Amino acid sequence: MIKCLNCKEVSGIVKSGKSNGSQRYFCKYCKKYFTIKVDEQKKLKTKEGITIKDIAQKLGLGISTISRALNSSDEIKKETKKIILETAESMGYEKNLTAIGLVKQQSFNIGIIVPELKSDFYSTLISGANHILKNKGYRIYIMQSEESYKNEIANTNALIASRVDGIIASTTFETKDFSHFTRAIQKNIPIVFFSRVNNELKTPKIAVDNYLGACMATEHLINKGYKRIGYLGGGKDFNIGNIRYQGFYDTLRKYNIKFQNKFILREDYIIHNSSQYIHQYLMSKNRPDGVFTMTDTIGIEVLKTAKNLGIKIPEDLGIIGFSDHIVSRYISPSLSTIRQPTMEIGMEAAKGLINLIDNRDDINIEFEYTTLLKPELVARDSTNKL
Amino acid sequence: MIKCLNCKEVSGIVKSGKSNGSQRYFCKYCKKYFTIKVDEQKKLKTKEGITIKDIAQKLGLGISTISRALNSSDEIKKETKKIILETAESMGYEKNLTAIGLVKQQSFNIGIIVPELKSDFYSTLISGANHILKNKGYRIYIMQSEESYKNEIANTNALIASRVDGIIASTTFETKDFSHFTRAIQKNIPIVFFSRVNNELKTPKIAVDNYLGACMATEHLINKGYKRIGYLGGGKDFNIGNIRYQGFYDTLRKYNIKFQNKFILREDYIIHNSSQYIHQYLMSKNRPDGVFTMTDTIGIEVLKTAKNLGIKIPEDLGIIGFSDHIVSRYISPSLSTIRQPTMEIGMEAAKGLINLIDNRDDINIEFEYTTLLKPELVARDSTNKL
DNA sequence: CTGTTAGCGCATTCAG
DNA sequence: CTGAATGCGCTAACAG
Repeated sequence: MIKCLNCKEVSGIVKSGKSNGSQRYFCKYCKKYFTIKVDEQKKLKTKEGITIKDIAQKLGLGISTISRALNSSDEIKKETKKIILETAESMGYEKNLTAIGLVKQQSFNIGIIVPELKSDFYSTLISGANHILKNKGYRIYIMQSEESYKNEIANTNALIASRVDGIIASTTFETKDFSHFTRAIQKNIPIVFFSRVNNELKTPKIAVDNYLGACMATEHLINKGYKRIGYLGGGKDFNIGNIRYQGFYDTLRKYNIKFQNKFILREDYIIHNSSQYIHQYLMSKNRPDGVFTMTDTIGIEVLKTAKNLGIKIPEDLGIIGFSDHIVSRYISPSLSTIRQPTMEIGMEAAKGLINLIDNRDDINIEFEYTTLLKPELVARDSTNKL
Repeated sequence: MIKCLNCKEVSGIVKSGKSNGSQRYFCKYCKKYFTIKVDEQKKLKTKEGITIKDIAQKLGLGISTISRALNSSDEIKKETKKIILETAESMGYEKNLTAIGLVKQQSFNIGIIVPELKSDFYSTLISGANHILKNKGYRIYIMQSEESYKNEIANTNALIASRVDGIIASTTFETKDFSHFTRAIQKNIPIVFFSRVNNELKTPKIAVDNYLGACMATEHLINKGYKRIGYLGGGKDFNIGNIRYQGFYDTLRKYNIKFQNKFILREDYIIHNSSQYIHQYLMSKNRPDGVFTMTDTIGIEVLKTAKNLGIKIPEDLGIIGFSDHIVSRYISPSLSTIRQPTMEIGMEAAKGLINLIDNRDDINIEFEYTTLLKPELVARDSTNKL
């Protein structure tokens, strides 16, 4: 590789025209030009792997026969196929997805958009999807929206430009307009939503049963003896939040627990810069003795703030979140939560997407469904009152 | 899309031959066949976006002129170029990387192999690399080895088969044989190692200055007044571990602290199933009053075990790790650690790889270097003795 | 069953 | 400066 002859730097070198028989380079670091003779650069173009043509020549067959053998259609003699497969193997043949993609108008790439990578939750979701997709010959582009609507649009556009065969996505909390996804669908790129789903688009959606999970969480607080129960979550534009809130609300009713509006905080700012608001919430004279938070992240924030204020957990305040964030089990006291069947959600989403891709052309069959998977209660110290 | 006519299932439907004018399907769930008329499946083949041919036709030019304009070579009239670029824009042209890839024998895909995704550390590393790579038009396949040597090999092979243009990798703690990477290099796929580097392969390596970091960690323990200082880490085959241990050892010497062999635990099992060994280590009559652990993960394990044994942290035992794991700041007491300039490492690795790719053919210029970036001490409660 | 041919969308000689 | 022709590796009609 090229090192700058002056400062030895390697990563800021750019080609800068040719002079007779030599290649000129420019180093961005020391701002100097230098020259290397072209004839010293014996090109070694490693052979790009062998092709079906090579196999055909070796066996004295036509390339289409090789193609057929490799794609195991039934229109080929068994013996011929066997021979071809064996020699292909022995020659170390590997199919060129780029070439196949050009012919088939496919890229064999799937895009996955998640809010973040660093959580157990999303990385497991991806693992689940990957497990199914790789077996079907698809590769994955992972994109992070970082909970930003703008990034989500950019990611989606990048995936469209890359001509992915399909998209699996969890939207950000900010996403209220879905036209970027519509654009993908119009380009015949199918989409499946997982975990954070919506009612806007007619696509498959795979998620945990958020309603049931919220009911379980609320019920858990009630069972543990908490009486003045509150809820903290994002604003009312967010579908998942609404569903979880509904489960919370209905469960309170079911158990004849007094519903108090002042214990409810449903605002978008709770998701991002919540600390001052949570502080305020917990400082009020008449505060709840137990809260269900829309997410573990919010729950962790509440837990930290409460600790700072000297509020005893779980005695004076019980907290239960949703999603089992990686930090929840390590924080002190550990945070109770609702765990989702993450791996399964990922796998189901991938299966749904593959089905969409395989039947891309069967247009006049309507296609929209939602799969809800069962959540699981994880009781930890933050609600361990009794 | 296709729904089973019997059970309404959608994700287990496979095509099963054609009968005259109809497509037969088989549902894996209810094990039944059903048929849908082909002529009801008006194929809608959304036009795969417009091509340079379309632009050429519209403008009455040759396709090669369009190609030139798009690739901004200098062999084209400025005005022509301007017109072409504008109409391309207005027509919504997007270049087809699959086709370009076939011609140029490139995939515009880069593979990144990391031990895990769910940590702050690796996801930030990836973000850094992504930032550089996307600006250069590359997309990324992310692979997780999950700290398994076997997976690492499988990942590498998958990337080779996918004909990526380059690989950025952090090896597992188990990796002692690097022949899978050698295979990639032989296929002319350049590799850059980041974070967990090795001395086996002649490639660029980007990492934090592990020696310096270990010195800083050890020095911190000494400054905090710990006297009987120990080390826990993986076995002696692992390069990073050796370097960190060396820093630890040298610092002890430098400060004339008594080095005690019984305080040292350098075994591979510490990385995976360490709990019983750590338990044993902490139970010994004469145990250290301060430890530097090779990673935060080990440090967290020590911290948990010590707490269970009733050992007071930081009074009776100080602990400092390495890497600033996401959990470290949340665990109680919070874990002191050495933070790495993660984003930068990722960016440098990407720059190095791009340089390798761009100069792939300049073979007789040797290319091997190591870039070491400065670490940062993060003092938290687990060493806050004074 | 098998071989021949024609592209998929684009970059790149080679002639103007 | 610009256009026509070639081919990257492979699949899919189309003929045998």
